Amino acid sequence: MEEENSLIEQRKANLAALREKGIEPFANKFTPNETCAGARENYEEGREVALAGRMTAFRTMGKSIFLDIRDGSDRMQVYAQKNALGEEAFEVLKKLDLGDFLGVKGTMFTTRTEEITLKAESFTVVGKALRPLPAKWHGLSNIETRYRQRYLDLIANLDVKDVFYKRSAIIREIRDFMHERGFIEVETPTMQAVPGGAAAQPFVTRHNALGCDFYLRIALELYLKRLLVGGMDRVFEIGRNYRNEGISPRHNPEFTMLEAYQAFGDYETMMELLESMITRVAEKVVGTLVIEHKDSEGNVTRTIDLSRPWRRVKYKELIREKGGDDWFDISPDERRQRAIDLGAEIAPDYEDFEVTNGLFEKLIEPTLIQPTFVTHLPKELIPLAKLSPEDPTTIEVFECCINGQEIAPAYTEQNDPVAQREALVNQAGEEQQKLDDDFLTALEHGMPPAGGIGIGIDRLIMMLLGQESIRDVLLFPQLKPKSEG
RNA sequence: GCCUCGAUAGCUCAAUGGUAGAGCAGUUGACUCUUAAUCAAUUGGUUGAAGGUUCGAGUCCUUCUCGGGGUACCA
Repeated sequence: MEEENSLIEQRKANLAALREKGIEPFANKFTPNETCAGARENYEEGREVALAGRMTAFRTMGKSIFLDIRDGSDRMQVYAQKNALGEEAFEVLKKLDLGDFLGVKGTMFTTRTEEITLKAESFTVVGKALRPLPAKWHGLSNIETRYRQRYLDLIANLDVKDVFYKRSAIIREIRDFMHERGFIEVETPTMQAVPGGAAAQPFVTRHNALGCDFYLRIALELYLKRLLVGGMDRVFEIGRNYRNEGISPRHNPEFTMLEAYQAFGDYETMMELLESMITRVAEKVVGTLVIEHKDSEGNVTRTIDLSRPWRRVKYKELIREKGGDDWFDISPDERRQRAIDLGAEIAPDYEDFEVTNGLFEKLIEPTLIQPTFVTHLPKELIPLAKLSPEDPTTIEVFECCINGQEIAPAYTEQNDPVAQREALVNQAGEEQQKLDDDFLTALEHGMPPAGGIGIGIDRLIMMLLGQESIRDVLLFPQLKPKSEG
C-alpha cells in the first residue's frame, strides 16, 4: 500500500517485459467454456476445453511446466510442454508470476499419478498480479490482514471461503422457507426519523436537502408492523441493523436481522416457525442436526443438538433454578446481594427487574447451549408484546437461546394502541425506546393480532458453522481505519 | 471507555541488553509426469511510530497507532 518493495518492482518489470514482446497482460477477453470443477466432472480423455483462473502454483521441469490455476469452483493442474507451445510462448509462460490470471486452451488427460490435468495448447494472460499473494503453505494467519484485506484471506484460506459460500446458502434456504410459508419479502427504510423497535444507541446522519437528521435503523419492527396494519398479513425482511455500541466477538456495529410478522399468529406460532426453519436449514446446508464446534486443534469443544422438540422453559423457572426457589419472595435488597454473591455483575443503579435480568444474562444465558425457548419474560423488559393472561407480570414472548447466545426473540405483538402507548411512555430502566407517534397512529387504525420474530442471522450462522467470532461470518467486519503516516 | 496481550523480511516464525536469523516466495542456473517438486547459488530489514535509559535496545521505560482477548454499554 505504501512504498514499493523489490517483489513488486520485479513483477512490474515482468509486466513491462511482456508488453515489450507485444503481449497485453490484461487481455480484454478470454471466455472459458467450463469451470475447473466442471472440467473435472465431465472428464474425458482428449476432450477440448478452455479454462481460466488464477495461477496458484508453478513447478518448472526444464522443458515442461506444471502449474495450477484456480477459479471459483476448484483447482486444475495445467501441463505445458515447450515443444507443444513453441519456444516463444514457453518463454512467456516462464516469466509469469504466481497470482496472475490465465486463460488456457487445451485437451484433458490424466497424468501418471492419476491427476486430471489440462494439457495446454495455448494460453492468454488476462490479468497480472503486481503484488505477491500470501505464502501457499503457511497461508495467511495475521488476523488484522485477514479482515482488512479479506480477498487475501479468501485466496489463502479455503475454509474461510467455504464459510461465506455456506452463509449464502443458509440465507437462500431461509428465504425459500419463508416464501413457502406464504410470507412476502419487503424492504423498509434504513434511514429513520425515529429509531424505534429497540433500545440501542443509533448512528446519526444528515439529509442536506430536507435539512434534518436521520438515524440508521436499530430494528426493523415498527415499519413491518405498519405493513400488518396495511393488510400485508405475512411479511418478512432480511436487512442490516446499525447500533452505535461496543464491538466484540458477538457484536458488530452493523449486523443482519430477519424479522417476520404473521397476522393471527402468536409467539407459539413463531416457535414452530423457528424450529422448522432452523432444523431445515441445518439439514440442507450443514447436512446434520448435530453441530460440533471445535477449537483450533480440531478437538470438539461443544456439541449442539438441534433435534426437535426444543426445550421450553419459563424465565422465572430458570431464575429460581439458579437464584433459589425463594428468589421472588425475598426483598429487592436481598436479591441484589444474592445476585452479587452468585457472581453476576450488578451496577448500583440497576432497578429490581434489572438485577434479576442480570442474573439471567450473566449466569444463565451463557449456559443455554442446547436450543431453549425461554418464555414469559417480565413485562418491564419488552414494551412491544402482550401481557400473558396466566401471569400478567409477564408477557407472551420467548427468547430462543442456542450456543449460549440469544438467537431470536419473538412476541405475541401488542396491537392495543392505548396499552402500547402506555407501555412505551412508562418504560422503566436506563434505556428507553423513542416514541414513534406515526407508528402509534398506525396502530390506532387497527393492527391484527400477530406473532413476530427477529432472528440474528450472523449469530445463527456462527452457531450453524461453528464459528466463534461474528467477524468470521462477516466478509468485512468493522475495523478502525489505518491512520495515514 | 477501562484492563490485558501483541506488532520483527512479501508470508509463517526465531533471536540472555552485545554482529537481526530460518523456512517458504523472490532472483540466477539445472531438469519433459511434477504437485509443499527437487538440486545448487543468491537478494531481501528504518524490528508499527516517536521519544527516553544505556558504552550498547528487537529486547528495559514513556507516549502514540493498529489489532486480539476480557470488561462496560448493548430492554
